[in-house]
Amino acid sequence: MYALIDCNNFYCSCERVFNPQLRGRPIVVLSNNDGCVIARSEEAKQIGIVMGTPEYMVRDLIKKNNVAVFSSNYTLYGDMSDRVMKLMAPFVPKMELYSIDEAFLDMSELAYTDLLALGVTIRKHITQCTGIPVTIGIAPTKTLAKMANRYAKKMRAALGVHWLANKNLTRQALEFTEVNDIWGVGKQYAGLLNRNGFRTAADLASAPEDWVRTKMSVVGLRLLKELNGIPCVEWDYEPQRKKNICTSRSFGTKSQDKSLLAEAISNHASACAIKLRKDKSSAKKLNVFIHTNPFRIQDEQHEQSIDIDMNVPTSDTSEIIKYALKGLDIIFRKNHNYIKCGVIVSDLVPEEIVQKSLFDTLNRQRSKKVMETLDFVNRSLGTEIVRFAVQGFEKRYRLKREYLSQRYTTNIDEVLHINI
DNA sequence: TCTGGGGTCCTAGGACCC
DNA sequence: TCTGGGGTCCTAGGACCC
Repeated sequence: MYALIDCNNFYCSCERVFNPQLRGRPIVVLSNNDGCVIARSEEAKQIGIVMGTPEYMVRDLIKKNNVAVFSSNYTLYGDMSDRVMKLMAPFVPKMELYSIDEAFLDMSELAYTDLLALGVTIRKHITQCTGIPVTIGIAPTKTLAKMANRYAKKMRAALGVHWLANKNLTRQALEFTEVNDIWGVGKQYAGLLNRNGFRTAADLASAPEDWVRTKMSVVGLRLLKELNGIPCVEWDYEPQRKKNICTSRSFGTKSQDKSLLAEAISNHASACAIKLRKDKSSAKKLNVFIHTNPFRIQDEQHEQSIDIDMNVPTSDTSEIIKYALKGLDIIFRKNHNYIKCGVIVSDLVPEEIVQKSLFDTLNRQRSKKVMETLDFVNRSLGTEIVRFAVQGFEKRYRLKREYLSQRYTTNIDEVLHINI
């Protein structure tokens, strides 16, 4: 048996922990640039704020209902996530961190016979220690555990735990779940399934295998088996080394200025290099992309990306910036209103096995020392103070973050003050 | 006026090799 | 007249996830 634990409305719950006055009040958290709604409290869901909606489209709704609005504060959410994950770890021999607010727990080797009771205990422990409410679904496969979790939210909200302990309970959950709510079924597959008369997960679970194989490839086949209680989704007990690393942002406002794009690209390249070094990886390939705002149909559109081979795998900031700017030079076009750009590094290899190239122009030993020093200084200052000239200092393309909360748990200047 | 960011996996088709 | 077949590797694009 496997459990899926996820934090309810995680980002909103994080905000609420440090601001108890928000209890009972609708809360939304916005994406970067304060663009879209990416998290909603129960109250916000109830008044009809839809996930992913642009903020300006729900502005009236927000005003009318006195909704508390926050810019996303990933420093805070990341730290709260660490705390929650560390609290559940001792209950099981093995677990997998699936996302910032979710984890799979392997309960197959536990001596407990009453997993429901165990779930209740874990849930209470986490809520008590962090103030973050969680929901737990327990079932024979990951897909069914996801489904059990969703069932718990909808039908067992007070208990917050649901265990598909037998065939009847599993049947009931399968019939309760519509195909578009199955983990692994997106818009396209949901459309396909509906057109062919499959309405619930129970319908899909009894679909003919070869039909599923033909229409939904091995992905669908795995899904079918998972719904029937046969585990097919791999487990990652150890976090895997990343295969791609991407840093990208929209600008606060559109721009035709190449120097501004160059500054942004330099910063994204630098961010990629920092992430690479943190992962102890080096990248061989780099991709730079820029595009105009597709929602502005009155503007002439330009969207382009370019792959660059970096000769010797690297995580050196200045080298990656250099290649990225070369890419920008090639794809940039004058007189276009650019809104977003980014850098992706791929073909990652562990840093210790970087091959020496005959034509290498960089002193790798020296570079490594420089980067270590740079990381050390920036880490101890808690922000990227030491940087390259092209990165600029005042980030001119900076995002909008009007409703940012404090970094309550990670910055001493921003801890919660209590007046007694 | 204002529409996020960061990932993974799979497949089909082309290039290339013997 | 009749012009192979099988394998691997790579990439672009699609689908999905949070």
